[in-house]
Amino acid sequence: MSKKSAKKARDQRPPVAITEAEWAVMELLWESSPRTSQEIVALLEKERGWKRPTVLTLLTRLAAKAAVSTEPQGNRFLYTSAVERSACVAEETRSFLERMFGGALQPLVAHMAEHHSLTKKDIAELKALLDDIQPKP
Amino acid sequence: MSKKSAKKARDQRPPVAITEAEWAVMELLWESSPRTSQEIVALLEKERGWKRPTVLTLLTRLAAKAAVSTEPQGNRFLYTSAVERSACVAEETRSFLERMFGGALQPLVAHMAEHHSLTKKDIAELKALLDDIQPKP
DNA sequence: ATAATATGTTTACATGTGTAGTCGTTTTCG
DNA sequence: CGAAAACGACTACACATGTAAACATATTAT
Repeated sequence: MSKKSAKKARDQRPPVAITEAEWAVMELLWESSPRTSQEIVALLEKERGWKRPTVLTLLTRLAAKAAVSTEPQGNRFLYTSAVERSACVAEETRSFLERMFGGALQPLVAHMAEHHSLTKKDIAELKALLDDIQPKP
Repeated sequence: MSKKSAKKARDQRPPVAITEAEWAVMELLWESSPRTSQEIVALLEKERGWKRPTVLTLLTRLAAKAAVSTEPQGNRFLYTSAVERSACVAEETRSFLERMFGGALQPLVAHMAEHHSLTKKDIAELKALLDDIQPKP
């Protein structure tokens, strides 16, 4: 269950491309929004060693591509993710499968199987997973 | 957990990163090697509209990163793919799964299921596929 | 021998991306 | 009030990537 109704056009706008570095910022905003630049800077300085201007640049670029929205809060800004993580993951997945496997999942699984990238456990888990899926009606 | 024997070191050297444009060149060489630049230029001019220097630049860059090998043939070169397609696909796949899904396949399948990206037929095919796989011993 | 042709090399340039220094303000603390 | 701190904007720069013009040289056809 997901779209259909939603007259409010809650759809994410055209697939936003998030770069590697930007992804780190988005993860924080997906984890919790809104946040101040201060928080984000502090966290990324710790986990990636980035300087404040670096993080601010990323935030600016993300805002420019409307992946995050900014809201004035006094003299500063509150940053909020404006695209859903799952939508971004979906887009990355789509383009990856397209480029590598003609868009389908089966060839990827087949490839991994041939490369012995799947353990017996992986296979069992995948089967279980597939058994629980409700195909789109 | 995987290398072991293989004294012949048939391993592809450190994962070569093939860019989008370069991929088009590699596909041709994987399809058939060796080839002359002339052939490659002709084909890519047709299917991508690229000018000769563009294709030559790509060949040069690929040679620089040892993804293709060149062999003098008279005054010109014969170009041959020097990395296996499946190895490149494997690397792309690995890095993609890493970045998006923590390296595992299950979360990807789960994601696609949630996004209704899998039809009943897809699911059936995947199950069939998994049934035929021999897990790595 | 000359002119035309084919080849590879050099150089070039715009855009994207990762990273960060510096600036100009504003806010806050002493 | 004046100095320090916080904040966002602007500027910068190197490297990657897509794309190609120019160039030098070798080869071939006339």
